[in-house]
Amino acid sequence: MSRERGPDPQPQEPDPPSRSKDQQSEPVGEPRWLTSEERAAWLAVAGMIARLPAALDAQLRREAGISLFEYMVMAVLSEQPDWSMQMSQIARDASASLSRLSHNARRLEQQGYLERTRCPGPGRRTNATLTQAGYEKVAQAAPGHVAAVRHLLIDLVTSEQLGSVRAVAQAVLAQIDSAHACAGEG
Amino acid sequence: MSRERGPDPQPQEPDPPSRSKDQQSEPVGEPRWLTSEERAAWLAVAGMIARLPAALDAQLRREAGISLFEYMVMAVLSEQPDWSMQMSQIARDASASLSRLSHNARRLEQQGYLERTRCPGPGRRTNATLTQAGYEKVAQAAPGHVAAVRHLLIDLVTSEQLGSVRAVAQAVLAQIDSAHACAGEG
DNA sequence: TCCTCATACTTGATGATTCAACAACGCTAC
DNA sequence: GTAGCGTTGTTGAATCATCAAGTATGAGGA
Repeated sequence: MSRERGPDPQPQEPDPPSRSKDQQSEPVGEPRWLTSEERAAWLAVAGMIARLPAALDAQLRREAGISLFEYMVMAVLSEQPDWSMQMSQIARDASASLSRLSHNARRLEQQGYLERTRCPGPGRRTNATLTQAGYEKVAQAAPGHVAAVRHLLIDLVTSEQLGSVRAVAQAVLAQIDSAHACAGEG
Repeated sequence: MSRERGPDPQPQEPDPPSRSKDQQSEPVGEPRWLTSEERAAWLAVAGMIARLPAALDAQLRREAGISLFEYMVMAVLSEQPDWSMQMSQIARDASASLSRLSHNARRLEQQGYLERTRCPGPGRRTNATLTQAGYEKVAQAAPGHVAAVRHLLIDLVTSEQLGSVRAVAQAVLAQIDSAHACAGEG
């Protein structure tokens, strides 16, 4: 996830694969490589987005026997007053595809943590509902998970830093959403 | 990746799964749930670490036909003076397991982007070396990738914010490393 | 009525990651 | 030398995610 500078000085190949600007179909002249500050920041973020999910996933598997994604799904449901939510809404809340959620829901159903029921309303809606066992599972896993989130992120930084990180993360999410919307238009 | 508050007010089950503090083997009394500020920050970060890698991966697959991880591996190599590096070092730089790297290296080798050679030195070392085709592949993919990194992160934030994010990410990485080290000790 | 489109969800195949086991090598001790 | 041990790297099986295709349902026309 690095390589944000230009092509490196060629080691043994005297002929760098330089591409003529005029042959580009896209309007890239010389790309704007990252400055050393930007590069350092990006390397740190890249490391974080690669390793933080893995660390949280490992903690949950170790201490509760569920994956981070399973936890997220059940946690979202546990916060609803009726422990119940529409599949596509869960997918949005958990930042996942409907397909991934569906496969996971099947496994959670087999484990007795979840039930799916077709909604009587309009459209082809399905609600996922946490069972009592499912609720107990999240409730049991929650303290350890929150402790891990504190230990690996929250308790490491000042509230100012946390505010900055929040603003940045929200900007990133908004940009990803708008990029999706643009792709859908074209 | 939410549920950082305490157990929710019980909906239809009158009996919350409250756990007696004294039966805990670990020294957790009532866990320190997240404040609303912390919770909002964590939700944003959780969304970012879930969706930013996917967005960058999608861009590279679309425009260069390689995965984000393959790009990272080749990018790390391309920055070495001899396009060459020891497997375990690549794994560290790319924040990945040696197993994952090994499988990916085999595929890259089959595609002609990489070569692996046993080192003559001490230990059972293997060096991965970028081929000319591999170098050209990263060089061709780099501008689009950097543009995506700019578009989805760097260009969205002030340099102060970027500095904060860098500090936070580095703290997170250090903490994950130290947690690993502790686990190794016990 | 029937056709098409759009949304919501599921499923099976394909490909990638993980996990545990193993192989290769050097080091140290006896 | 040879028996353990730590490091490094590979491999096969199981697990999981993604992708494309399919099902189910309602809306909007012709």
